[in-house]
Amino acid sequence: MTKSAFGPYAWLRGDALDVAPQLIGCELYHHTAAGDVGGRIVEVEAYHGPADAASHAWRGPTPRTAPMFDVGGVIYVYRSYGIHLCVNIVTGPLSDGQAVLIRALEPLRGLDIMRTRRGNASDRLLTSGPGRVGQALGLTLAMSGRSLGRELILERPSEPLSPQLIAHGPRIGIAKAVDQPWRFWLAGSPYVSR
DNA sequence: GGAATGATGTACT
DNA sequence: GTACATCATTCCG
Repeated sequence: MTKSAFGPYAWLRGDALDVAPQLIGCELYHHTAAGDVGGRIVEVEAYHGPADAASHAWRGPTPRTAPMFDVGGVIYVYRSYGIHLCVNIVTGPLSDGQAVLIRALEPLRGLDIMRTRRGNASDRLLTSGPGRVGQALGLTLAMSGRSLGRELILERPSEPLSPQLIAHGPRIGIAKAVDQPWRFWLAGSPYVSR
């Protein structure tokens, strides 16, 4: 009985570059009375604090990005291009603005709900991209700043994924720091974006 | 107060 | 491959 005083999400309190690959294979759900909606994380991107020019945390905390400077295990939701909602998991051990963007899931639970929200898109396109994930899970801006374990839950696989299954490369959709190989995905998964 | 700017997705040529 | 929807946030004056 050596349960951490920080709860089941204490392992998130590390460097985003270290935590990001460990999130591949975990399952993320929006937990509702109607059931869980979500699936297995197959693609993420690390955002590495104020030193990362592509990060929302680059210029320090603002009202929007304050959750990024909270402790690991907190959720950061933002609106992208005025249309989409995207979800990050804050990871920093130092509350220094580190987070991991969830870019794609493999749909596992609540498929019917996700299909309805996504306009009956094919399973392949349900959650293949950060905006699609946000729409399928029914994210809201109100979730930003809250901790995992309530409406959003994260489940770790019983067995860690073999490192050989985790690929990495440059991030997508950003203008700065594009050279950093801080995107991680499950090799061969058809649900990875692009 | 006003203007520029996206960690995107979809439709169309 | 290119066009464009759409709005919260941020920065500047």
